[in-house]
Amino acid sequence: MQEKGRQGRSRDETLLFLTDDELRNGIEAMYFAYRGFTADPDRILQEFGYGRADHRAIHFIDRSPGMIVSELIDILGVTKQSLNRVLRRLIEDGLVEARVGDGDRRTRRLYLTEAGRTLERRLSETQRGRMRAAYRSAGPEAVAGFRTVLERLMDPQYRLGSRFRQAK
Amino acid sequence: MQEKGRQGRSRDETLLFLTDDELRNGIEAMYFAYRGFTADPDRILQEFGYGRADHRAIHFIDRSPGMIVSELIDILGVTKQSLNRVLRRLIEDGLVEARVGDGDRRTRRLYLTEAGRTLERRLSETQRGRMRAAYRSAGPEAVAGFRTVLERLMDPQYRLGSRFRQAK
DNA sequence: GGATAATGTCAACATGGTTGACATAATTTT
DNA sequence: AAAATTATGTCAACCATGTTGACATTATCC
Repeated sequence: MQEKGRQGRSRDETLLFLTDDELRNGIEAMYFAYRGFTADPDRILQEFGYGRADHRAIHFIDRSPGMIVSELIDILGVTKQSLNRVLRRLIEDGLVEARVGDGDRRTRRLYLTEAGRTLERRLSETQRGRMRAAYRSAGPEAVAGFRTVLERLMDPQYRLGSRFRQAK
Repeated sequence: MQEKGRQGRSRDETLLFLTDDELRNGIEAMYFAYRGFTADPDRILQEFGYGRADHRAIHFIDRSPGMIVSELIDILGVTKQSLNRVLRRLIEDGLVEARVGDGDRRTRRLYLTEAGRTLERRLSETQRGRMRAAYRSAGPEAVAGFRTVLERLMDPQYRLGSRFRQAK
């Protein structure tokens, strides 16, 4: 619990890339990078009176069309009330369509409408643009490392491998 | 502006790590990793009735003790009213101290108190713990790539190199 | 037919952003 | 010395997005 400066580290932790300073730099880098990463879509969303929550819903519905509401709740990690507020508006505005499930008719399958896809494309293009520029300038090996560390930072159930395998 | 599926890419963009799909995976990975990355501190902060905004202020004041208010506003990218609400409470609660600037007496230099440092340590330890685990399991080369891509994702003025050089 | 599950809804509240207007004190400019 | 500018603080109103709790409807499961 209490630290005594740089002392008291196990020998592994004396490796350069695991010093407290390096770790703090990584933490800050995550913060600034995430901010940069969301800045462009945020500007576009504002034009339409939408926010980041709308973007996330749009993103994941685009990613897995036909996803049911409870799956989206799980992925986003928010309450149904919170998601509902977002979803209701997107449906009213004609960006998202909710169809009654074919098998289980209590469920609602979510799809982007043509208008929804248009907004998605606009948001995604901008964000991919920044990501592409970063990837290209960093090079493929850096990108591989980037992806590896990100996967290990997230909670395991959200890793790319886990997320689609257990989907019914 | 309008895309025609996978066609129409320049030859560079046909590199595997720059496909739209790879870019979208990267975007999602950033989202999930950032969430994982903030989850642990968020839990601790809740115990004390603080939030992420308080954490950020604490983090940067710890990082650069003696920083003046306007510098912190610039780094955080929020309005003075927004920061003020946070700072006022941290000062009232005795986690942060604001001393009148020595040269320019209009400015306030910010420092963590002992109590502030204690909370900072607790938050930082948890977050560094997750970062350390990710770094260790990914290995030094992955970490280097991770940092490279993050630097290129952020707006240039926040890059580690730029941020401290121009500080008067 | 009764329990359970998936969804929707209302209300109240918290956090952390915003804008706009104004106040004070200190510094800089003219 | 007076005027303008700068750094900070504060009040108020508003917005987006999260929470909890309670309740309703419909469909499925046992």
